[in-house]
Amino acid sequence: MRTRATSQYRAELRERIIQSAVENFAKKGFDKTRMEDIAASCGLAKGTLYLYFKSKEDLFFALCEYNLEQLRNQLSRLFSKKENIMSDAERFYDEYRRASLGADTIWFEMIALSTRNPKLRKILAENQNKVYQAVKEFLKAQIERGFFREDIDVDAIAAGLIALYNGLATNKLLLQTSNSESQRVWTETIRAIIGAASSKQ
Amino acid sequence: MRTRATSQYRAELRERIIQSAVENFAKKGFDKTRMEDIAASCGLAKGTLYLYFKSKEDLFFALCEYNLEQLRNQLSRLFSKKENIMSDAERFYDEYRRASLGADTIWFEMIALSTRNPKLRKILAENQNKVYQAVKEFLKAQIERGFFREDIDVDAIAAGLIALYNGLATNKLLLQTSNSESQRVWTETIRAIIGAASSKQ
Amino acid sequence: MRTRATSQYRAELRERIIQSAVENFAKKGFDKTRMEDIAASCGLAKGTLYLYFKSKEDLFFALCEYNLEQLRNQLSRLFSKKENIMSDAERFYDEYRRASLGADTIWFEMIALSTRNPKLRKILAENQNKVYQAVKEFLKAQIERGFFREDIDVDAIAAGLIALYNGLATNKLLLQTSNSESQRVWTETIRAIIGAASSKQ
Amino acid sequence: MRTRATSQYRAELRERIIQSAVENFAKKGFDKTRMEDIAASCGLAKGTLYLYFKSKEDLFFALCEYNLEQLRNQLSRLFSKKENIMSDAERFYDEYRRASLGADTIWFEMIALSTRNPKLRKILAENQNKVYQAVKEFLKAQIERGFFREDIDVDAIAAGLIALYNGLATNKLLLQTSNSESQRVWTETIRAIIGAASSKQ
DNA sequence: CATGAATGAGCATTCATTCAT
DNA sequence: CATGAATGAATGCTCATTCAT
Repeated sequence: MRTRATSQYRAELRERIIQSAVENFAKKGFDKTRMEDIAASCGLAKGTLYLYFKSKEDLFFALCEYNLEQLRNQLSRLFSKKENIMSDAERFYDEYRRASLGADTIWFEMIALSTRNPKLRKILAENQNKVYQAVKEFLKAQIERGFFREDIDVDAIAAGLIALYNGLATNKLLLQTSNSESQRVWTETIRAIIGAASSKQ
Repeated sequence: MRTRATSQYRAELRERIIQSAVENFAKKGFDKTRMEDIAASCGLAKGTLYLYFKSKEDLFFALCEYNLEQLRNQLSRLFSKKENIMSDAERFYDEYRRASLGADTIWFEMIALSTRNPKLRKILAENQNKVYQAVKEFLKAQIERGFFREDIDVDAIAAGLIALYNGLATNKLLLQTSNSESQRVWTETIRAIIGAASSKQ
Repeated sequence: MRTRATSQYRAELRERIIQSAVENFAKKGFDKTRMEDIAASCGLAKGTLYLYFKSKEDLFFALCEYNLEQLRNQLSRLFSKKENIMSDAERFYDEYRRASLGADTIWFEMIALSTRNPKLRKILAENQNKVYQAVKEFLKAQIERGFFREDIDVDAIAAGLIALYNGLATNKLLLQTSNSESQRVWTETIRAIIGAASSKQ
Repeated sequence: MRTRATSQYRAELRERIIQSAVENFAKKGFDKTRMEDIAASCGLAKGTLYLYFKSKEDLFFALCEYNLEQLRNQLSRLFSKKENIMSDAERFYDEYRRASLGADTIWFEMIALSTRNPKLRKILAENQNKVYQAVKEFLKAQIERGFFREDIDVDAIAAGLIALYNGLATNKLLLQTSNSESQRVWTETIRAIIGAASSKQ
């Protein structure tokens, strides 16, 4: 408590609150989570949250931005690598899982909410677009290096890969597949897509 | 009006209530929608809803089942056809759009809620599994007929196709792509997957 | 409870709530009075109040209007009489007291609040103006009938009488004078004013 | 700045806080004014106020005493003068206005609160009594000097004058009369009262 | 069957006050 | 002396649900 006034301290506490919020929202959803729950989770008093976030909704936005940044980093990191795409893809699932630990619920809630909340929709759209651009750049690079055929529909394939990625989260919940199965789905499907686009044959 | 008590009448009113609920939930989300809103939407009094559904949650379940049945029919219809898969795929987008008109929001809300509600999770999982089985049967049939290679990972590809399908709903919201673009994404990606699995080469 | 839906029933309940609100606001003031207190006072649940008044502030407004109407009736009745003004004045204090039973506190709170609330200010101003006009009409009538001199400043005297009336409420609280004393103050002061204006001398 | 701890410094700061409190209470009322608002108004931190006043209520009391002293001085000054009462009265309105600049709201709030707060009631009552005595002394002096008739009801007239004075504050708000009109009301009414009491006729 | 008045649990938010620095 | 981060009690309002009509 010595460093209370530091901006460093404030930033850390802010992050701690977000972490607690993630845990709670993931467990109970936005509406069923009470500000008091979140406060208790990080050993603070209810009122303290309001020193860091203007409202419950504001906290949720901050949480979204925080989460999205992590996802973005993870995905663009994967696709920016110059190495063999398949070996990367195989390594992908573990990272994928780690980043979204328990946050799947929130992810769907975010999307649902975004259809009614322009502010949130904007954040999500911007985020998704960044990823979209990164994937497209990756595909173009592969073409230039002669690994992919020149006539593939880059935009469509990029969007398709993202859809696959997004869809895996849904599958995970709805088909309740085991982790290893999930990994195989991703690898095999991506292999199919990449294989078809590949110019090696 | 003498026949009001008919079970036919009851069934119809029940459905009308579900329709109103869909509209309202889609517009405002589950929590922000009040029972009174739904009642007003179909010209009934608040209390009347409770003659048809035990609770707000119960109404939401009924709505989910109703929606899922439609989706299931649509998807399994597509994959049960013995004809050329690609021509079907190209026809797919329109049906896809029609079925999910305005209900995308509810779809994500359903998924989010299902992570906390075992009863709903069960309904969703069963539903998704039926579709999964249908897709697998379809793939196996293609192999038997010699259209697909024998060594493809049927389970993974089936799950991948479903992920792609699910992911398209997410893309639609997050990338805000136009309809024609969305259609192309689906067609091209499926073409890539199918093409790779194809034994024609 | 048989007549629940009647508009008569609704009107009566509305009035009962206002009565309870008066008691509570008078005892504890606007801010210290909780909606629950008021509800309990008339044997209702908190939520029921909101079926009759949109908010706590709305209830306060309704209360103000109700109170003002009573005061207005009382005062204008007094000044519209064609008889001897002094005997009326002497009878005045009892009526005055009866109408403001326990509501003095609210009266001051209303005035204080009106300085920050345009809506309330308007109600109060309109009300006071009606009384002002009534008093002026009365004075003019007295002049016409030859009881008052023609050169008196009708506007000023009317405003003065009202100030005296309003000031008595303040005196009552601040000088804590007995009822009989209060009555004498009113009678004597009015006698002085009237006497000075009188043309009989 | 070395002399900060001086009692002189403390007294001045205390007064500055009261001034800020007056401004804030006048603008927003007691309940809607936050300690932080007051602190900000005089460039202090929230916590600092508590070094000078035990609580928000305590601050309000101090403010009342401060205000009352000013009013008392003003009124008793007026009535203690041995000169012509009418010329004084005519001069009165300007002083009256100056003293109550923006503080009318607080005045009514004080009165309303006093009905529930014995401590405040006591302060207000003592204050008003001092004024009452001063006015009575003045009237008696006028009688002794032969300016007023001997049979006037000194107590009642004194209380009446005070009621008139108090009532003017109410009128000012409720009739929203212009300044010049307000002045005329006071002068004319007092002239009527004094005239009636006068023995000159 | 249908109604809608009444209920009351539930929660976000505010702000006076404290106290470690 | 001064600060302002942290506290947590307090309360207005909403809305799912019930039930007398």
